[in-house]
Amino acid sequence: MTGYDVAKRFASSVGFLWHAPNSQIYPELRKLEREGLLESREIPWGANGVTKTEYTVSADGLAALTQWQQEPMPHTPDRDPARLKAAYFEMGSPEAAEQNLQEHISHFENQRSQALDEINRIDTGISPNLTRRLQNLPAEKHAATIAFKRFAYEGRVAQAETEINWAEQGLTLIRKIYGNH
Amino acid sequence: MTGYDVAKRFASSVGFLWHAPNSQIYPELRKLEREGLLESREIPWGANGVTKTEYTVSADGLAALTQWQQEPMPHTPDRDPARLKAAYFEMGSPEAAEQNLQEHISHFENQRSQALDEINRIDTGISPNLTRRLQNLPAEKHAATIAFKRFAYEGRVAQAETEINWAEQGLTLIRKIYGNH
DNA sequence: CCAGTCATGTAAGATGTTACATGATTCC
DNA sequence: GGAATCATGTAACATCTTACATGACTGG
Repeated sequence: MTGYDVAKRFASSVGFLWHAPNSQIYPELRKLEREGLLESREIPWGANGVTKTEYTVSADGLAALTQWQQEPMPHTPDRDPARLKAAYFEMGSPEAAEQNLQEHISHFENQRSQALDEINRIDTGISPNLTRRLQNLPAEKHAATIAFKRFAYEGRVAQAETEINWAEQGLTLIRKIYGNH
Repeated sequence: MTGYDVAKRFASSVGFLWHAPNSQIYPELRKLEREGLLESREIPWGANGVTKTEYTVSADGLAALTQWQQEPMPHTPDRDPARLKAAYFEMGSPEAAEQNLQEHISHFENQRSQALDEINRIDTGISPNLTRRLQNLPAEKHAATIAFKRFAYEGRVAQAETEINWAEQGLTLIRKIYGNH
């Protein structure tokens, strides 16, 4: 893949699980190559001798990925802006609190439907990311690969629904506290 | 509060919603003072003329907090390491995937019980953070303040339970895919 | 007098964000 | 010929992590 291809993936599919802007992607690709996890080659692009850089995962890179799967997950320290803000809702107006929760809901409704769309693409076999991945894998690994990918996005759906639910309880709470202003 | 007091809070109560190490707290307090959001004064500590720095929120600081509540929440870009890893479980061994999920479960069981403990401290009125906060507020704001704080931690409980549930479904899935190895 | 708590940081480096920037190719 | 897409970055800054550091005070 070229940096541009990577960027495109981050703008969809994988992008729902992990985000990265261009300004990180290109330097990171060069860094991973320096570390021997990627290999690059220049391939022609167009007819004027212009080239683009195509990266491939090296054997070391693949080993690093397997290694990553064997390692326990480093749980990052807690940063929960939504809960932090909610804990101090009394500092602002009832309207502000209400609007915050409304936005929380629509944000996670989006998240939810994105995840559901992705699940749909997985089920119908039209996820470009997944079909490409399956081509590089033996047939007996296909079922697991599909199942895990689906499982990940199911997690996103569940999270989104929890968030929506929480925010709705919050709206009820606000009305109970301040009445129907 | 002194920097040390702030650090202690981040190590408990608020710390469940937002984390900050010492190396961030002290510089940040100085920065907020430069910006006029905090005021500081030196108060004696012990009998040898040693002082410590006590910070107070200024009028501007309070205004900024209110302002923060009026602003919409900036939703940070997606970074979901747990789902990302799960989406590529087939790269590692079944055992690794299983262990990852087990750890996920125990991590969030901890989170859950911390949040429940905090809810309990709120309900029984023994949360030092909350009682101190209530002293600076008129009585008619107490109910809302308590309710919102509780609401925040309820959100944490709901999140934790969603995570536990998701991971348990994952364990079932792994057994279905690989059998009971 | 010694352990535990209170108090306050620095330094180096990694990571991430925001804004700015440019040019080639392809397809209609 | 022009719009959409492909391609690739730089610069400045903010944020965050990890590791290292030090010393005073308090209570038993």
